[in-house]
Amino acid sequence: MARKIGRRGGNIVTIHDVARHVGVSPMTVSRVINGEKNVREETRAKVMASVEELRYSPNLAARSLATQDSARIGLLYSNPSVAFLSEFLLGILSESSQSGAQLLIESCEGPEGATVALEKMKAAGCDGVILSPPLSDSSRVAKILKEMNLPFVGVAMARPDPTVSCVTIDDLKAASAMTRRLIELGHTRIGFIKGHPNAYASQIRYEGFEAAMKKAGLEIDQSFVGQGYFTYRSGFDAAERLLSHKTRPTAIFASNDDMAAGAVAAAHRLGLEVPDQVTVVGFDDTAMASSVWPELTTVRQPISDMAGLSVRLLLDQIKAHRSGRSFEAVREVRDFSLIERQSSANVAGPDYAPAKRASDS
Amino acid sequence: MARKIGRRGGNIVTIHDVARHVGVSPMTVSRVINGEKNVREETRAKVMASVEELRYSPNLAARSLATQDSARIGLLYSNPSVAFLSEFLLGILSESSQSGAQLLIESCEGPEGATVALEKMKAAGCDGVILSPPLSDSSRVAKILKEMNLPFVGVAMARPDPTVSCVTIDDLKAASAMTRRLIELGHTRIGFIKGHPNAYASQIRYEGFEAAMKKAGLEIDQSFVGQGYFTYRSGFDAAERLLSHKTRPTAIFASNDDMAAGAVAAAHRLGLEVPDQVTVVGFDDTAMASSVWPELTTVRQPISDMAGLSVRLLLDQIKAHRSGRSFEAVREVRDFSLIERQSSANVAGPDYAPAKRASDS
DNA sequence: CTGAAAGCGCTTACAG
DNA sequence: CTGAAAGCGCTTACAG
Repeated sequence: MARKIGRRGGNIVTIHDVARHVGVSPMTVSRVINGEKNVREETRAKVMASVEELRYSPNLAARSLATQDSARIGLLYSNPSVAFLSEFLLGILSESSQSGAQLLIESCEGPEGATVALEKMKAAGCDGVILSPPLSDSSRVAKILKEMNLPFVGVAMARPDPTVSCVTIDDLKAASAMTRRLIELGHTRIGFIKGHPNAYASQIRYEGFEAAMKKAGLEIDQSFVGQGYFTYRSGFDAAERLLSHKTRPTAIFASNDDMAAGAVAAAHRLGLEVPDQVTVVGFDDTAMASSVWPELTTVRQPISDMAGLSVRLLLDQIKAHRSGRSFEAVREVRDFSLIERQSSANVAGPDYAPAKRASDS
Repeated sequence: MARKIGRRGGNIVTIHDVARHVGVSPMTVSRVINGEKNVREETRAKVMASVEELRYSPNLAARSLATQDSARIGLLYSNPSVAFLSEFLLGILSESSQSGAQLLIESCEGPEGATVALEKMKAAGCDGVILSPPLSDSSRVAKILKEMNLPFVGVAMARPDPTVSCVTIDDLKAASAMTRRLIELGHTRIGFIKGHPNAYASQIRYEGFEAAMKKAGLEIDQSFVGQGYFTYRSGFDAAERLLSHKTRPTAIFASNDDMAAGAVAAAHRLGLEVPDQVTVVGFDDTAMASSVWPELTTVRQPISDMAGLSVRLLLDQIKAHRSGRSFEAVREVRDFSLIERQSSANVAGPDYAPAKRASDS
């Protein structure tokens, strides 16, 4: 097994070792590794085999030095849910470390704060910016970035904008799907807790709920609709109100998991069993959803993957920007999924609930 | 402002630009940046100024390629609290991306699972391993690693072991300090929810509680001590039992935040106000603590920093290991702090609570 | 205290 | 379809 002793004495398998082992040039190995065409199938197979055998794995530092695609990217956030944010960050960090991008993280309050933060990023030499929701939907922030001539990508944008690259799910469909599921379970008096009014997704999710209710011929009792702010506390308060009506909803759909967790707590406080007496469902599938009890049925949004993909998109965009090429904005729509856990049940009670349709993985 | 047009057209300030700007060699700039001695103070100042002016910032990829200290490190975890884990991961990821280390993440159940996971890591070419709690306290896992001749560092080790490098806090002191604080607030009937029995920290935290109670001349009512498993649900169940006694505790100290959040929910369920009728405090200061309502008073353990530091320690250790140097195990003890939020109050009620001593930052 | 040379592991651009 | 040369930005090891 070919090994090389580096200056520091480490022993690492390099592309040269593989090349020698196979009897080709390092260039060919590089081609195979990067999945380029123009390599004979036979050569490719031999190289692959050798890579396996020698346990070769490319040195990321060398690669990013050679490709010159190391970039500095900024992450601008302002999000009330820590759970959401940490999952988001996880995706960004793991992707940017893989692609050798340097990261600069700034938070901001409101669009004024955004201006300050973005100027700081520009000054620090950022080549592009990732926007977390609800910033990704802010046309003001987008305008600032365009004026600064900085590439950027929005994550979880709810308002389609053909001029801005983004990674998102279809919030409207997702909210509709969850609502339909509740209706399937026999619920007709369904409450809804809206998200923060400054987030466009809040509006879209409510519209999805509305649409599904309408389609099923169900009426929305406005006293069953509460305003929340994406925080646990706001979900608690809103749910407490909704559940205090003489005729109360049999299910509550909260626009995120933090609020759903708060709603469960409010139900418990009022002596109501979840899901036996009230079904509560959330949105996002953050750590919060599986940290509370009962664990929350929710809409899974692959936050971490979406964030990771946004880094790759931004890097492409930066490359194009650097070389003066024009760049077409792309809108990547990821699939959501319904995750059924213990906080939801048939209106007749959990014993009557049909088989689970999806599971936590 | 000196700029260089790379092959790909990007424009980046390099060490050469700074050197030219100051009129020294790149070598000297490198020395200044790395804080080496053997540079005249005057030269150093000029270089620094130029670095500022040109906004130079070193290319991490080039550095880690040149220093050859890129390593592959494995992270082995098994932790029931998602909140804990994600903060832990954040620290690991951000540090390993800064130091250009490649990361391999594996989870495992029990020591048998550990063997499999560690062999996988070894096969994948890992140069060292980070252990999250409670694995960091497992002497079996330590033994396997030693037999494999793989450097490793434990995070949040509760059981001191002079042969193993680790980053930790003093769990005993921390639990005592929180207990003292509860006593200061006038509580005498204090309940305690233990952590998972497989975690050594569970035991130590309980000992800290015991010690402080004893010192204050207070008795521990064993019916006020519940067994938990670090999950929300277990905290909920345990608290429900503790609070159902005829004379109930006026404060509950849970061994982590997830359980404390569950305890708050249980109190609410029983119609008890927090903190008016029961004070509930946690441990760790994870996202959970500030995501629920009331927000939790807790012991802050700088998980993310500790995890980051563990990566640096491991990297040093790997370097030593590679060059055949011997390596002394180090035990880095970080400071904990008491974070007082809304879930705790004077036994006479929140209106009598003294001024806050610490705040969330 | 300072610098010239060589090299880290990979890829680009070019030539065949 | 394949390869030889040069270079990415930095640091090590050596010489002065």
